[in-house]
Amino acid sequence: MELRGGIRPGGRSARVQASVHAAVGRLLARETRASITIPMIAAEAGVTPSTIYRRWGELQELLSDVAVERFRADTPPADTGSGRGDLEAWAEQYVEEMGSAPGLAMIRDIIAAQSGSGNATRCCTITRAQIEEIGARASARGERFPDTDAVIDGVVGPIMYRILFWESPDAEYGRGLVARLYAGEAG
Amino acid sequence: MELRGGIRPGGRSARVQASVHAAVGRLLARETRASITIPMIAAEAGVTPSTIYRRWGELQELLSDVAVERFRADTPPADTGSGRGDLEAWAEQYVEEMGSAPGLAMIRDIIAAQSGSGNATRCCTITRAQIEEIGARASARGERFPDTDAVIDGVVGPIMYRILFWESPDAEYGRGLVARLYAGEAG
DNA sequence: CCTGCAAAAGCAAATGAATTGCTTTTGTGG
DNA sequence: CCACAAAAGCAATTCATTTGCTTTTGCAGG
Repeated sequence: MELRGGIRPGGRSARVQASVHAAVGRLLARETRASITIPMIAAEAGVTPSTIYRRWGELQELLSDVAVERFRADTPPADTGSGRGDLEAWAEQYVEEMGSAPGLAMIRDIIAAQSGSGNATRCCTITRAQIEEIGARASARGERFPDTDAVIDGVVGPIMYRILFWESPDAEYGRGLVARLYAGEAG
Repeated sequence: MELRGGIRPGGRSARVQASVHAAVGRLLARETRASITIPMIAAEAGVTPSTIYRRWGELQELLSDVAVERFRADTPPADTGSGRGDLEAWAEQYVEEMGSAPGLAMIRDIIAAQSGSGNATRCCTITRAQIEEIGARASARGERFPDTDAVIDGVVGPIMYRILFWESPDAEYGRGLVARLYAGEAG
């Protein structure tokens, strides 16, 4: 999918992409992940399979694209009154969403896409933007707030590793990481 | 693949599994990841495709199994004289191996396997064992050494996150994580 | 507005992977 | 040595994927 940038909004390409993405969404709610096929999506979206094959190449790529969209659709970080509180709340929610069965499936789809169409990077960018939003609010209040990289390394990375390679942690785990991060920063 | 446990060494099952795994290894060296198909592997291994379909179900599962094997095949952690030195050396090597193109492909294959046959968990267990080996040596020398969980959260998680969601970091990054871990432990 | 052009979508045939019922082989336990 | 169960082979069938060609679409220039 290197043509993403070249799609004019409102054109036929955009309409097809939208209806295909929507079709995938509906199917993901209705069918098993493994049972979904490109012809099935094509039928649901009202396009011919070859259109999908030509635009996305393989199922994984399409699923990956749809997954990033869902990743993006998160609500903005809550404002609890302090940077640390915001980060704790955000980490809890992150653990919960990404660690859930649908969240995990989403992440798998994003990572599994062969041509690594930059979808994983896109997720990281979205995550960073959310952290920076919290950080900006904290700065506006005159608080010290850890660097985005430090939050990624101290909170996001460990959470994602547990989810992918061990078992989904609980909200407490997220709070603990934030606590350790603040302990380290302070020293 | 829930039959892994039930394979008797030396039996026919074991032989088939070995020749299929070996065939995948040879093909991975010779062909593009995307061009490899089950019939191709079957031909290379000298078995019929249906055997592979019945035992692994889908290509991804088989590739995932082969990938863990390669993950396991790492050399034991070097002994540099101190726990911290060992951990730094280990982190550097981990970054290098996992962040390389073949390493990344391997990890993708492991994570992508639908039925999450426990292969990702297996990797984590292997990683933990290596960390514990370093820790045991450190303890034997009378040094303080961080908890395995702390190393996972402070070093392994962040590295893996960068590799999967951003871009492969360099060896310096690994050393930095170890330094931060020790700084935090000390305080 | 109309017309031409390029890009994308549809169609349909052909290719080849996945699935499955049935048969044969293999190795272990009696 | 024999019987039995598990796994592998075989082959026919189904269905996903690929591809050449035709049709539609929407934008640009006249």
